[in-house]
Amino acid sequence: MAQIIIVDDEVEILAPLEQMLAQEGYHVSAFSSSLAAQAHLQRHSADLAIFDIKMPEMDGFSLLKSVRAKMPNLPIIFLSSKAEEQDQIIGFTLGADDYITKPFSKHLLLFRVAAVLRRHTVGTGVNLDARVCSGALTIDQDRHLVTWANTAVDLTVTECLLLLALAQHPGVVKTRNQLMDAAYREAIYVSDRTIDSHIRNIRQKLKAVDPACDIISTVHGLGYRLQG
Amino acid sequence: MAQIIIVDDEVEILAPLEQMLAQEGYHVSAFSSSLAAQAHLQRHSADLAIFDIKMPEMDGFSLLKSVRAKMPNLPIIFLSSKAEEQDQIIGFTLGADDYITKPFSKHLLLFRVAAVLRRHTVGTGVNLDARVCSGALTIDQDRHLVTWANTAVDLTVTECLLLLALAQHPGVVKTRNQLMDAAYREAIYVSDRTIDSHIRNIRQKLKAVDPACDIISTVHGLGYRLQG
DNA sequence: GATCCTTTGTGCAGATCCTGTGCAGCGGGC
DNA sequence: GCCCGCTGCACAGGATCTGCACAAAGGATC
Repeated sequence: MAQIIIVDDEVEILAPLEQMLAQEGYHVSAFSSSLAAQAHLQRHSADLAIFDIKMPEMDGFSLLKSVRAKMPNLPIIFLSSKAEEQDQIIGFTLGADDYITKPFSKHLLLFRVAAVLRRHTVGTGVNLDARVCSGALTIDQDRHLVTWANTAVDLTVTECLLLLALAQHPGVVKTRNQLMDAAYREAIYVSDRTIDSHIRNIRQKLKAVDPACDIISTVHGLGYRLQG
Repeated sequence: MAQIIIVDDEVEILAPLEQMLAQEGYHVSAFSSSLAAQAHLQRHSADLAIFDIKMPEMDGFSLLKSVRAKMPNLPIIFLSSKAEEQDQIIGFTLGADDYITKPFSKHLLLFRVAAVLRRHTVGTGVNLDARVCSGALTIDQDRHLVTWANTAVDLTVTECLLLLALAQHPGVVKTRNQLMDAAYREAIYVSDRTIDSHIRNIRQKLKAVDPACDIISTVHGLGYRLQG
């Protein structure tokens, strides 16, 4: 199910909103601080964002701008307590997908959320089933697209298959033989050193987009494991 | 099937309207805000628009004017809660195709939608079933017409089929075998090099109309992908 | 802690595989 | 015959894979 991030400094709004969406089966991450939300979005992906406009440290517009840099296609719905036309115009100019004025009915909100999500999944044809996620890591097999904290990582086919084998069972140690089986559909044997080389390249490429990234750990005498 | 965009700030109208049209098999994008709809139409095409007249930020007339600049031939039906003759006159003066007064029956609406679409598709001979769009790219299979940013691109039949296969799932990587299956209805096998040659020609022709166009990307070891 | 053996990391270079491109043969339609 | 599009060969250039040789790290034992 779709991952939704909501940000509103008023807990009286945030809490019921979260519950409402969770009840519908969405996977919700709720934040009462835009800075916390911003930090979260640095490391995790989302399918839809709902931002309040008026917030203490950083308003919804600024949040949108900062998020857009990394996730240009993330659909965003703004919330506003005032029905000020000016705000809506700014919002849509910035690329918002919808705009809801508080107070709003449960019905209205759910309808708009569903509408925005539908437009985006139909429009982009994202197949959620072909996607493997583990923390900040996302592997979309259909698209041959790997992202770390929403930044694309350019992996080769072999690297992608190896990482996928690790990501399918985060935390589980995979021997080099198991990794070979996963990466080479036929029963081809390559040297253990070769697997090491590929792992090195994957680590290097992940480090290139985020120097702090260190999700593949070596288990001495056994193999490799993805931190889960 | 036809793509219809509907805009009405009242969800009690919008939601059932959307459902009703979707049930008939239309591809519907529903917006409760005219600004959101306007933003959407900047990036997506449509075959028919249904606008409410009275809306908070921007009324249906203004929306029509702004849309007309980009899509002069988009048929538009207005909705109005009042049966004011003056509105209808304004509407038709602006180039509306029909005008429906709320409340309306499901039957009436569907009939008028079908009628407007018929007028427009008969007039232009467009078969909506045979059309695929992806961003600035449009492929009309029936008429063997491919356009990039509204500029016609002269592709051969094979090229057109290949591009179509890619455009049906933008962003998804297609192997050369998959592309062969798509371009050659019978199980004909051609060389991988042949697919490359066609891809080269498609790229070249697209570049000819827009040097910046670079939507077909190569995925080493797998195949090709349309940017999505 | 010192030592030794095993395992892993890494620079690098050759082998291998894949793709882009110029070009030519072929065949159908006019 | 001529033109156009389809097909694929040959070759070049690039990307990727593989594993050696050696360095570094880990683990066991004394």
